[in-house]
Amino acid sequence: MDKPAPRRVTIIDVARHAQVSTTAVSKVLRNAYGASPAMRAKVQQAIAELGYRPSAAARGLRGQTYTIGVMIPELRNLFFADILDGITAQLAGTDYQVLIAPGCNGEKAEARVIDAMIDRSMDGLVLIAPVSAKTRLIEVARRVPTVVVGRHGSSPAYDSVADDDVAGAALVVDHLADLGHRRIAHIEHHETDRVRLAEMPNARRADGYREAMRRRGLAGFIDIASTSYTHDGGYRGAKELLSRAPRPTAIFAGADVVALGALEAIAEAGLSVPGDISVAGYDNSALASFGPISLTSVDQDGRQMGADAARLLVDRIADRDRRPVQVQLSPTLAVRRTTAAVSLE
Amino acid sequence: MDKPAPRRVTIIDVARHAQVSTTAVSKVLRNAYGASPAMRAKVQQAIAELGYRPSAAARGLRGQTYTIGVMIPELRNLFFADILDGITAQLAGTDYQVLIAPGCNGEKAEARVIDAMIDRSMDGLVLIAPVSAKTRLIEVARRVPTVVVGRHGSSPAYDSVADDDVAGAALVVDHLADLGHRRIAHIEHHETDRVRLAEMPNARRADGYREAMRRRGLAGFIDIASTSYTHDGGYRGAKELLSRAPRPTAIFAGADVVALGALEAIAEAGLSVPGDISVAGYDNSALASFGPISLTSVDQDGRQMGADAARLLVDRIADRDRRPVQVQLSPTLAVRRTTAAVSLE
DNA sequence: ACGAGTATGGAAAACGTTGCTCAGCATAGA
DNA sequence: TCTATGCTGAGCAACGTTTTCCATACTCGT
Repeated sequence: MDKPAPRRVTIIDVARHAQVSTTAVSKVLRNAYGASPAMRAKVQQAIAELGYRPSAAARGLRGQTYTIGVMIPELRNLFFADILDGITAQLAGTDYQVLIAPGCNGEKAEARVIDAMIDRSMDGLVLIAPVSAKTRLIEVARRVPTVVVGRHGSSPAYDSVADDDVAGAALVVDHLADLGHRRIAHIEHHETDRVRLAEMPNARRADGYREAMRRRGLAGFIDIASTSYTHDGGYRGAKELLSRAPRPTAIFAGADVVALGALEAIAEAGLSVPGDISVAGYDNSALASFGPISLTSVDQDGRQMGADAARLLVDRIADRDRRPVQVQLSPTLAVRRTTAAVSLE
Repeated sequence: MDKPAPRRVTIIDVARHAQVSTTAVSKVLRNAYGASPAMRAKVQQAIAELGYRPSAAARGLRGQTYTIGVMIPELRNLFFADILDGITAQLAGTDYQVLIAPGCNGEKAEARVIDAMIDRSMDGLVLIAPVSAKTRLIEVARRVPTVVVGRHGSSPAYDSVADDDVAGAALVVDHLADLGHRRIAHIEHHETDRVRLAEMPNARRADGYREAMRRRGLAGFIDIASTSYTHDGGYRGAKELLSRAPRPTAIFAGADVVALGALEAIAEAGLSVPGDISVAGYDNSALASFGPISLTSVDQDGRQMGADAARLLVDRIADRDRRPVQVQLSPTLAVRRTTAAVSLE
């Protein structure tokens, strides 16, 4: 068996092999100005022959690391996978490598993870649905180029990409109202923080729901269960709503996973969907389109959101003092088999 | 508005502030030998007061980066999320930070991603179900401590953690045979490479299926559709199997996602589950336990696999010449509502 | 033929850590 | 009292890049 670690090939080895200076090699690596085509070719060949790969650590000490960090609050939420696909697709062909920081539920874990990415001198950060205080986000964005996805409210420090959640909620309410429903209930994610009440998607969806209900003359039927955006939250929320008399004829869950929990509670109560009650979700995740479930859901086009985020981030890395941009995408409704005309009673 | 970047706090600032040398600070940071409690306290305080955080890039240049890289072939496979939970849980409380490299389907993308992690001088790698050639894996493992998860076959260079897929397949076949099934078909992931045929879980599951069928005296009923471990693969595989005469009374899909595709094809054919046909999957992912689906599935305990992988990796980082270890976990069967006694004909 | 301007390529100083070597200084043993 | 021994803490040289200068060697217009 040969030696375990034959020492790393460095830029110095390449320079020696190509009979040029390390400066020259560095220039070629970065496509920087001041290298003739002849030298460029010579260096490229030496790189290939030696199988040289630049050390990101050394690069990070001086310049860029060519690394983009993406914070994902919950790997199990398939919608985030769509966003990530958009990011990687947009970044394919560039020198950037995407790395994901996992499992940051809660403000404290989120802070640790963001710090870890900053410590690793990443070139840019994409924060998906962060829950941190706004001041904290601004502080982070001042240190490193940052794009915030899925949170409303502008900031002088970072770009943001979000879906128009108010419009998304309205799509659902209108769809259900058009089907003749009046007792349309909503399951929301409980929120207390004042800033988050204005910025988090869940709060906006609840606002949109209330607003749309009023617009349709259904103000009297507004009915909200306040739990959390989890499977269990949906289960408990639906149980609570079903216990009311008269019970709602339709439930708008704030997220697909919540809708699934609601479906489970409804099945347990011996009711049928959509015969007895209609259910709609939000996110149009892979689950929603799965045949046996076939959940009516609001589609956010996560891929597009991810692609926009990556584009904004690359632009901001190029020019840090650029004017911040807010992108807001319009959702559409994917109508499937969990919603139907209200049954005649 | 204040200055955008107030310059990084370095170990030198801390040393000056605490009136000690940088060496001393470094020692405290690493809990290294040779620092008195008094100095330790002084330095800790300076670190806290200045809000100092070590630069991973600079550390990486000299020693460790305190970063563990995890390669995940497909974010949408929820089973991998379980493995990741196990890894992060095991690593919680240590100084290691986990970073995930996404979207490495195919040997070429996988190679790029692994190189990217090596370039970033990560301290250790967890490769989940890698498809690379074995020589390549050994080469990687020689450069950086590596644990391979979900691939059989030992190596002198890396530790590995896998589920006993042969036993898992047998669990399913026995369960179905006990229910009276004889025409039990299997949907496998098509594999051509010779080494992978021996090492990849999909191949082992197919082997286990064949072996168990023979053991139960059902050799004559062995029936395999060879597609891929995807939703669509399950759909196509089931369609193919259903077209046979007589058609199978049970389908063992090699993965949960495959089972879901199969369920869709079965529903489309107007058949009922488990009335007309039983279906079982593999992985016991979150989907399988979801009420309305309730899929019988083999449980691999991904969390345990992840925890084992992390433990092995930390040990190997501590001692690179340690003897490689192979951990093999025994799967269990989660029986749910998609399997039932064969209907009398 | 001369000077100004323009490519081209190199030397050397960072960047923020870690680990090696070594000096100072008590304390213990002879 | 003198040396051997341990322990603390400091100085300094890596680590592998990037980047800022600077020195050439050309080109071109006069």
